[in-house]
Amino acid sequence: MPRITLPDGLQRTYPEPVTAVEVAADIGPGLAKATLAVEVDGKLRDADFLIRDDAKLRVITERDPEGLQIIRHSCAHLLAQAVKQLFPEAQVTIGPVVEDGFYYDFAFPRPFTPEDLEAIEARMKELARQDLVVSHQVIDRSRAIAFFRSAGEEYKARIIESIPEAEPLTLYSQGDFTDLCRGPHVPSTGRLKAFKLTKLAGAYWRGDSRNEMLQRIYGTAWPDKKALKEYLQRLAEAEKRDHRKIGRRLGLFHFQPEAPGMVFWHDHGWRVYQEIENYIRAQLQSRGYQEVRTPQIIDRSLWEKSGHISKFGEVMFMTQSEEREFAIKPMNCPAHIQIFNQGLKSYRDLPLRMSEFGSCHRNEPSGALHGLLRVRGFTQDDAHIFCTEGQIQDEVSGLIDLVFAVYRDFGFSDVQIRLATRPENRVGSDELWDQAENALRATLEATKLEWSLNPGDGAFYGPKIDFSLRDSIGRVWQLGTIQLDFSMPARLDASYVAPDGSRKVPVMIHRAVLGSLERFIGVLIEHHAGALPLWLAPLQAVVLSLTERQAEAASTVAEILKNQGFRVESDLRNETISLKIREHAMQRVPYLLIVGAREAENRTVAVRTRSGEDLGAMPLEQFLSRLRNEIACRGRNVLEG
RNA sequence: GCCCAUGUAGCUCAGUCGGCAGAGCACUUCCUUGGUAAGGAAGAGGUCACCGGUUCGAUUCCGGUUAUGGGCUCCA
Repeated sequence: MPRITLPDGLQRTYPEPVTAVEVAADIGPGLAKATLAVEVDGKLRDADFLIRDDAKLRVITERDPEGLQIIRHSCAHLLAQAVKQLFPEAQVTIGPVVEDGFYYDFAFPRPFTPEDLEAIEARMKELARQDLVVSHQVIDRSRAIAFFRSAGEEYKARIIESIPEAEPLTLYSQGDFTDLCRGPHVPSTGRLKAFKLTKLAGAYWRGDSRNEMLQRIYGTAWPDKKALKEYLQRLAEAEKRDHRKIGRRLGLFHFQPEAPGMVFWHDHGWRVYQEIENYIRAQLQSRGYQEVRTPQIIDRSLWEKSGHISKFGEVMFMTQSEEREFAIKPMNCPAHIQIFNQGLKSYRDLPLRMSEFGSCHRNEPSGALHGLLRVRGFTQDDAHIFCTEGQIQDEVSGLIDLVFAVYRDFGFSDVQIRLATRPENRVGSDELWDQAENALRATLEATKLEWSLNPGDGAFYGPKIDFSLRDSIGRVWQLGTIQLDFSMPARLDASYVAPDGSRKVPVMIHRAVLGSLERFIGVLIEHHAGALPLWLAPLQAVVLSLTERQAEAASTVAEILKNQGFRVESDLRNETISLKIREHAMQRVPYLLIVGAREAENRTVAVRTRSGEDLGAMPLEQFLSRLRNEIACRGRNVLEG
C-alpha cells in the first residue's frame, strides 16, 4: 500500500505497487505525457519506476533542469545508436552530458567526416521520428561483460570491469541498440525534438594523453526548437565578440607565424594596455607595494634550485650562451626572492609587498594557443608578499579587497571564488599544506563571501584562491589568484631576523589580480564587444569637420581636448559626414564631435555617441566636464553599447 | 604534444572535375563641399601559406612542414 507524497504535500495511496508514470497520469494526463523521468525519495529514476513502498515523488519534465540533462543524455544514446547503424564496426565508449549539450566518444578505424556527421544527424532524426520505446533492465556483471565482449564492444567491457562490484548495472535499449547506462532516460526517442550535432574532435580514451585517441562527436540538445535556435543565436553572438576579430578590425594587435603565441601590439591596443597598467600601478601605490623589474633570462641553476625545472621544465624556453644554459623566465617569483635576499631583512620589514609587471614566457603546447587568451609571451600583474605566518590572514583579506575593488572598476560585479587545495604533484610536507590550506579557509570564512572548494587544483608549491568573473554574455573567466607558498622561500634561502634574534623563513604569497594583461584585455574586448569604456578607449573622441571650410575649427577643438589630456583625433577628410560617422562608430570611438558652420560660429560641438545617440550641440567646456565625470566613474556605472 | 579541419588581394570570401586567378569592402587618383551609420567614377593590387612529389603543365592531386581554427591533454 504505497503512500506517495507529491512536492505540494498532497498524498495519494495505492492498494498495490504502481509505476511513477501511472501516478503522474492520475494527477493529469498532460503531466503523464510530459513526464521524462521522476525523482523518488531524492533519486532520479525512469518514468516506469515501480514504487512499492511509501515514497516522495517528483515528476521531472523538460522544464526542470534535470529534465534537460536527461534529454541531452538520451540524445547521446540516440547519437550512438545512429552511429552503430551507419557504421557497425564503430565501438561505443562513453557519452555524457556537458554544458549546453552532450558528446559521445567512438573508436573507429577512420576519421568521421563532416558528411558523416550530416548522415548521422539525419539518422538520429529518423530514429526520433520512429519514437522507439526506451527500456531498461538490471543485469549481472559477468553477463554484462560477456554481452559487450560478444558484441565486439571491447571498450564497454573495460568500462564495466572498472565499475565497483557492488554497483548494480543497467542496460538501456531502444530498437536495435543497447548501452550500459546509469540512467534515467526519456521514455521514448520521440521525446528528443531539438538537437544538432555541432563538432568533431579527437579525445583520449579515459582522458589520458598516453592512451589512444578516440573520435568525439559533440551535439547540443534542447527541450524545443525555439530553445535550440536561441542557443545557436547565442553562439553567433559570442562569435561576433571574438577578440581576435575585433582586435584586427580595430587595429589593436596582431599575431603572425614567425612569433606564435606572442602579441604584436599596435598603437591603439598598446594604449589600452598602458591605461590598464597605469591604473593597476596607482592601485598598488596606494596599498603599500614597491614595484621592481627583474631579468628576462636567468641561469638554469636558479630554476633548478627553485624547483621550476623539475615541475614544469617542459614549458620553459631555454637558451644558451658561452656554454651556460639560461631559462627565459616563466614566472617572477624566484627573481623577487633574489631582491628580497639583498641585505638583511628584519621582521620590521614585513609584510614586504613586491610587485612587477612581469614579462614571462612559457612554451605552451602549440594546440593550446588561442588569441590573447592563451599566449606564450605575456605580462602578469604579479606581486609577491613576504610576511610572517601571523600576517597571512590580514594580507589575504587585503588582497581579496583589492581584487574586488579592481574588478568593480572594470565593470565586473559577478565574481566567483574558489579555494584550490593540494595537487598530486607538489612540493612541501603534508603538515605545511594543512597549515596553508587552513589559513586560506579561515580568511575566506572571515570575509563572509561565498566561495567553493576546488580540490586538487592548487599550485605545486601551495594552495590558492582563484577568482573568476562572469562577462556580459554569461561566460566565466578565471583571472585573479592568491597563492600561499611555504616552500620556495626556504628553497631559495630567504630569511628575516625575528624579534628574538633568530632567523626565520618568511611565508610568500603569490598573487595576480588581472592574471595576464594580454588575457585580461582579450576578456575585456569580448565583454564589451570592442566598445571599451571611455577611460580605456584607445581613442576617446574624434572631431569631424563637416566640410573643408571647418577644417581649422575642428583641428582647434581637437587640440584643446588633447591638451586637456584626452585621446582625441580630428578627421578632416573630404568625405561626407555620414561616412565619417559610420567609420568612427564602427571603430567604437565613444564620442564623435561634429563641427559644421553653426558649431564653428557658436564655438560649440555637436556630440554623438558611438551607439547613435545624438546629444546635440554643446559648448566645449560642457563636453569636457562630461568626459571628466565619465572617466572618474571608470566601469562602475553604465556599460554603454 | 595528439585528433580533425582550414590557409586564395590589406579584410571577408568565391573559384579552378589539372590549362595565364575573381567579387565586395579597403587602398590610390579624379569629380562631388555634402548636417548625423556607405556620394560618384576610374585605377592599382595576388609566387593561390611554405617545401617536395606526380604530370607536357599543379593554386587545384599526393606527401611533408608551418600557422590558424575546433576539440583532447596541459594551463605551474
